[in-house]
Amino acid sequence: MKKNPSKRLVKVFQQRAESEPKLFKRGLRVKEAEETLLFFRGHSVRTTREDREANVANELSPGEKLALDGKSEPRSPPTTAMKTPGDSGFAFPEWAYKPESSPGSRQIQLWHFILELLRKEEYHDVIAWQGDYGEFVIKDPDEVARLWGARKCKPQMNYDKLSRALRYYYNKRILHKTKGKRFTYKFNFNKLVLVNYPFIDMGSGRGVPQSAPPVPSGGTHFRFPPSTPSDVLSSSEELRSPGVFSSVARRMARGSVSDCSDGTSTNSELEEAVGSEERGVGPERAFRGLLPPRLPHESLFRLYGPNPAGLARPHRVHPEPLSPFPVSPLPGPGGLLGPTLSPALSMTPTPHLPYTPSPSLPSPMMGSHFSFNPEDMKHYLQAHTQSVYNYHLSPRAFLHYPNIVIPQPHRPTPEKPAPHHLHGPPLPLSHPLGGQLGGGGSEESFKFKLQPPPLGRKQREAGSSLAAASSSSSSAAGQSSLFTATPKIKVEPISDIESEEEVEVTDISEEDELNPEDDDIFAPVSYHQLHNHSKASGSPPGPHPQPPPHADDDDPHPDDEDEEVFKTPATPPLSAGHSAFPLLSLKTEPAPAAPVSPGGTHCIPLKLRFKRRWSEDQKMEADGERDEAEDKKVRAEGREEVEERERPVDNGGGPGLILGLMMPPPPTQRRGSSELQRATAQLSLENASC
DNA sequence: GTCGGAATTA
DNA sequence: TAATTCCGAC
Repeated sequence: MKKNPSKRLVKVFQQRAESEPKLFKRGLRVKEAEETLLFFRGHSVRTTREDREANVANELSPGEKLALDGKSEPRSPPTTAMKTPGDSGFAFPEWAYKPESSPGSRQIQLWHFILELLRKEEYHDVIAWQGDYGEFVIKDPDEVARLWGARKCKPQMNYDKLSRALRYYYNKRILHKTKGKRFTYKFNFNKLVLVNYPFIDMGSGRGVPQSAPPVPSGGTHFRFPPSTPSDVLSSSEELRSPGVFSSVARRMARGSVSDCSDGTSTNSELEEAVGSEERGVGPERAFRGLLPPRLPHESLFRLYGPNPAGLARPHRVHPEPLSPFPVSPLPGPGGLLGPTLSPALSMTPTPHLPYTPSPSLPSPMMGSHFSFNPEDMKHYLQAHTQSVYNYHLSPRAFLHYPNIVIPQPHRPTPEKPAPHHLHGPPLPLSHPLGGQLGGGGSEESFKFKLQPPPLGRKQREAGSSLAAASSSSSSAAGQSSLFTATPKIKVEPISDIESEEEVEVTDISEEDELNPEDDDIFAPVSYHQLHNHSKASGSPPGPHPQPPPHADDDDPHPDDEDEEVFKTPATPPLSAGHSAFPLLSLKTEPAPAAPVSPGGTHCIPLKLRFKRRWSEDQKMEADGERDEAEDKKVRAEGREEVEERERPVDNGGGPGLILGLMMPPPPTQRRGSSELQRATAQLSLENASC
């Protein structure tokens, strides 16, 4: 990934100079180039607020000038060099920009741009966070459009056009419209986060509160303990820090608006350059500032998130870190992971490995950090769920790991050095494209797309008929609930797993259909990661690889999620100690704890019990979200179903987990296996009762 | 104001 | 692929 960044830089500049001498001459460019070089040389660029402000000013003016100037389309194509994802050295991997987009382009994406604006105080009058997590209001549509146009060198840009672009995000589930509110949209954090920074550790990043959007509701309830020391840092500190953050800030500032000449490319270049050096810092920081605090995801992330320091975290000073986006979409130099973050790296298993949850080492988050009480969590989740409807993010990934990965039922141990592991495995790179390409082998990283062989559909269908029915009825609503129930289900003896899985899979497929995108992102990742890890590094992944904490949990995607939940075979640990996974535990506990499920069916098979439970939950949850969710789903499903079906099985959560479980546990995993056994035993007992 | 289709662009 | 541009419909 990062190979001779300096060389790269030089090259880039050369190319640019050649291709666009005019542009290159622009002051901004020069300045940027200089800074970039400085970075490479190891000099920290100005990182203070002043710098930032100055940068912002520079950015805007030049960019706007150019854009507005007239040169209608000075746009210089982004340097080719920059584009290559694999190219190392870039601080901003493509995936950072576009989660699902084509591999090639490096241009800033609108949603990314919006986040940038959102995080800058300068633009609060123009666009700002509002309401629920991820919800923002465009206070000055024309201005936003103008800025966007400047950034993209599209002087003709207007809100009508910009909004069209925004609407395209609906289908992608990156955004959705807040009905009834003018110019108000909402980010689908789950997706963004997961997709872009699956493996980034949430905890490590220092929260960059800065302009973090206010947390609307629920935020007050509880706060996540700082995952890492970095969290503790105050915004100001961060800004000052010479390290990565500064660069990030800079980039961001600039990024908002750039001159048309190469705005995009330039930024990217700089970013990349910087990124190589900045690895130490997590992109998340940047992101945090951008996003509204308080996403459940975060909590999740944090749980799994690798703690760079691996140490107990200091208390979080600000709430903001809670921003929904644990990781910033903005390209950040790989933060904690360091090399890992690099685009190329992301793909590689190695980086992930660190995250791989090791049974022996409980994640920090899980332990002491995550001790808030279930009630709060529940609240939080619910709120989130409601606020965000219809994100098709699949919780599966998330679900999986919790179960599998975290074998530690009781985990309050604060210091668990190996927290990182949790994330890693699952998320290698979520590049959808890559996934498709790769099947497997060494490149594991890219392979998100790998699709596990479809489990017997027939079986599934037969078995899942019930589930399907329930899910269908309230697919949207059930998502969150899913988590709850699932874990327990998984507790079942391994032997059963297969059969069940298959059945479950069926359900999943359905769900998947609903959220194809999610699948791509999530499923493949988890799946691949698991495999890769196991294969490649032989790391202990297997079972535990917890996928990056996707926000999904919250998300509700009922369909996908639910299914997955059920699928997740590895839940056993959860049953043992929910503490490990708060979310899961919340929902899960009830069921397992009381063998007598709500239905009152004692002897009902676990599956049924779970399903019932699930259905119930779904209904309950559905009330809030249903309306919107349904709307979208209907559409989405219609479109996507076909595609989904084509895909035999979702790699996503279910299968991935399953596979992971099935895979022979590496030596390291032994603990995990033992835990599983334990869990299994418990389940058995429960079942026995019936 | 919002939505989304269609054609087009890079 | 991710917009950008138009535009008709609601």
